[in-house]
Amino acid sequence: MELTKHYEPAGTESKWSTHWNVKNYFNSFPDSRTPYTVVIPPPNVTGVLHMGHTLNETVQDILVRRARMSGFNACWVPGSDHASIATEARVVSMLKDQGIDKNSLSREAFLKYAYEWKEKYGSIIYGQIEKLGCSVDWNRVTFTMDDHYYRAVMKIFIKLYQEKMIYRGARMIHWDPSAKTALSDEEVEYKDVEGILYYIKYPIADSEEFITIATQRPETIMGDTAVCVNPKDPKYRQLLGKQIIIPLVNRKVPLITDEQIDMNFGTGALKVTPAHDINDYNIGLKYGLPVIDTLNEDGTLSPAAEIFVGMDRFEARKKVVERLKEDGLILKEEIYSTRLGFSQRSHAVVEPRISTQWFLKMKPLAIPALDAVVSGKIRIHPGDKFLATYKYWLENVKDWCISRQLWWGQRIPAWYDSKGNFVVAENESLALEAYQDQYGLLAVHEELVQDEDVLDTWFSAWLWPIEVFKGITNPGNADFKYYYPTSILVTGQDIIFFWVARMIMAGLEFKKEIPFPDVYFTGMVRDKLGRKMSKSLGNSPDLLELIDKYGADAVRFGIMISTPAGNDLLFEEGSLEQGRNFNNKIWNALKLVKIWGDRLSSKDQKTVESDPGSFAVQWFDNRFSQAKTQINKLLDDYKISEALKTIYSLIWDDFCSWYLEWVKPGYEQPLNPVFYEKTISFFEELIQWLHPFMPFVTEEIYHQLRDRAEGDDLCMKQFTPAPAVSASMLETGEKLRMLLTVGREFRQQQKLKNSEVIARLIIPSEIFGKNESLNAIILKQLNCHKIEYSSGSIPNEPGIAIIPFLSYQLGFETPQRVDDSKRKVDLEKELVYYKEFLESLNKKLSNERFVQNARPEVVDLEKRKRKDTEEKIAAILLTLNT
RNA sequence: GGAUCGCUAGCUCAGUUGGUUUAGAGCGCUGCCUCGACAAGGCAGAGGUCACCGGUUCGAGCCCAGUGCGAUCCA
Repeated sequence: MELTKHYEPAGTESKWSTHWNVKNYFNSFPDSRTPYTVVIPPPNVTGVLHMGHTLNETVQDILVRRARMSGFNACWVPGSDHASIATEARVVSMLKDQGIDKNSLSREAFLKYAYEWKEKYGSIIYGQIEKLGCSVDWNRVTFTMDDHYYRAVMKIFIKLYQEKMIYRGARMIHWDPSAKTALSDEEVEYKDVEGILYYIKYPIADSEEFITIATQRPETIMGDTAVCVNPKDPKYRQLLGKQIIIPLVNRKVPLITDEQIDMNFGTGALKVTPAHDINDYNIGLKYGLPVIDTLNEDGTLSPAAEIFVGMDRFEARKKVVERLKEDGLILKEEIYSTRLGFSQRSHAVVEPRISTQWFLKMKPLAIPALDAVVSGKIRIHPGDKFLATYKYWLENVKDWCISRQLWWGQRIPAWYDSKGNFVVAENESLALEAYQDQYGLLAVHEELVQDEDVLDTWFSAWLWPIEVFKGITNPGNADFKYYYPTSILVTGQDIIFFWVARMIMAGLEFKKEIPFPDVYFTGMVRDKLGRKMSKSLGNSPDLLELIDKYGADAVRFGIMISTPAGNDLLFEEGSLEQGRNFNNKIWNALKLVKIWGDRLSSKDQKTVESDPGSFAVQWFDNRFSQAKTQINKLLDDYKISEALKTIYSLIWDDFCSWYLEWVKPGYEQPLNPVFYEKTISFFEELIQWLHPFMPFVTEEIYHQLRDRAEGDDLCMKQFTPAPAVSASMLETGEKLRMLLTVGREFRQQQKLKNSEVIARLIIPSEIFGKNESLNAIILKQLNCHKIEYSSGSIPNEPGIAIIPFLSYQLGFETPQRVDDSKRKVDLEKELVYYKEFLESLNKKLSNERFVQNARPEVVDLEKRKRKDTEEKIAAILLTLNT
């Protein structure tokens, strides 16, 4: 079959994807092998996969495929996350675009729309995972609102409630006025913004005087219930005990004092608004101040504000300022830089709000989770970068607000009577029983009503590694026992608190076992200017388009080759091009080898000592073994992109540029079948090593190289151990490569055309000894007519150019000796360099303290360097003098 | 404001316990080359006071202190 000019990924990828699925290769069942378990960080069903996911899934697939090819029973569980707040926001806005108001829908009707959304985007995401070549077990696909998963969340909620770990109460929480829900501390992102600090005059009761107060939030004035100053502040000493009149609403409030007031901020006087600021709330608690909540849940002013009722908080701020100006109460305005909290999902400015919510106590969970990492039971890669962050969070963690005023999610299993009494139970009938036990019979005509709210998404996500194997709903089942704990978690560093820490808590709390021994954090994917990828910037490429353009293997290559572990990755399409070119390079090597296969020598089956292939094969065998050891070490250390670079260079440079050129027979000459067989074996093992990184092209080439029996597929082929390496063979190969480079450089300098022959090459016999195979390689690669071995220096004959090489000299006899003045200039430069170097070595070696203190082998090394350098200088001098 | 990490070639990064010559790779750059696998290619080459300033040491990209710049997390 004729092979195409370039590798064409599209057809190949769908072919092998289908084949692997038909064969059920990636479906795992417990057996006697050691499991290698990975659970995918479930993508949100809000949209499609972005480059961050691509990076993540690629890393996982590399680890999973490698494990599968290394004797493990590899199991990679795919799935998706319902992403309560994010998805609900998207569904609400989609409905709005269709002219449907969420508030006009019943809960059931809304959830129907949400499920449709989930079906649509869930399947897009799964399709992308498939296209990327991820070897996941589709039989185990899990969604965080699957029936069993839902029940697991309920079970855990009830258990924690019964253990008094979960409680309900009114606290000051972060409120998202756009999504109209409470948020956890982690869901608030702080940003520096420029605001205005307004200096407002508050009249003092029964006096003509004012006290000036600086505030960024004049619209909360109507909720002020005190003014507070530092008792030590001399500016306000004469005002102590006075009443202050709140402007606009004319409420009289006390002037109170507290040590914590910063005398240097603003005017040193603080307006206290307990309903709308966490510090003010605490001051309010301390001094028993009333709480006036002037905001509605959507961020508009409530009737309690008395003025501008129903107006949005930011509009109201303007109006309040206008009104105060009219009244002459604004003293000055100052530009002021501050930090504001924004909702991670809706990006609305978060309001501190007093609200009745459900909370989970975190301290008891945090202690073992901290210990697991500090003691090294769980290792974080890359290590020290995230350890401190993890520690700090767990040491300072506050209780987790787990309730959300949303519909999309697991509904809180609490049931209320009309008086506000409640019980927690799995369903309505169990709730009724519990209620009767606790409160007696329910009044006639009264029903228990379930809590309207749902749980934070992360309250389900933290059970992920357990419940994908039904470890909560069906504890002790065979799958769970076999696959848990998982082998490694690969995820983004941005969810270390949201998810990683909480999974560790859940694993230890519910299963008394860590969920994974290793955590690998990938960096964030940014564009090449270092900006985060985002829809609004339009710098986030479409994954499927990239796959169409370059192929999935190239996408995987491109993203992995530029990914330093744990560091952010600056994405550019150029690296995908590199991946595509790499595919093509391998494809062309395949074409070359196939040509040889059609043209084998029939008579001579034996290896011929003098054939260039003889040395080439021996050398590459050793070079490959050496690389295998390096790659294994890198992968074991999770230096994945380094490992890929090593394989890339092994294939491109060592195999294609050196090995194949060395064994390559002359034009239209046949190849010895012994070398052909070796070449095919090398090739198939090379692509086996590449397979975890680039699964499609390697599977295709595996099948192109030989006819394969049914079921002989690369994705299941087991690695064989790397044989020991001969250091001297590697060294000889290295010297050969250097000699060829020197020879080529000489040809270029002499402007020899490719067709022009070097009549004679003289090589000191100390360098290689007499190796006919190696000789044959040199003759072929440098286009030499013959090689002569010399002992000692090269005869100074006309027509012979003498070139220093290592600490020897090479002689090149060319038909016409061309101008070599440039070469002489270069040599002069080299001479200066080596002389200086020799001087520094001499200085070092004549330093008695060095000779006394340094380790003997280091001193010996310096001595050897000196000897080499002296010989080198001699060789250059000799060359210059001829 | 607190903490952590980083600063090495034009760009992105390696650089193992301080000593294998005066620091490596990929991309980019420069020159030459259509030579029967590959121009999505081949061959060769240029390019770095290792952020700065001190210190420890016979010896520092690596260890210590400080300065500057950047990133991240937290309040």
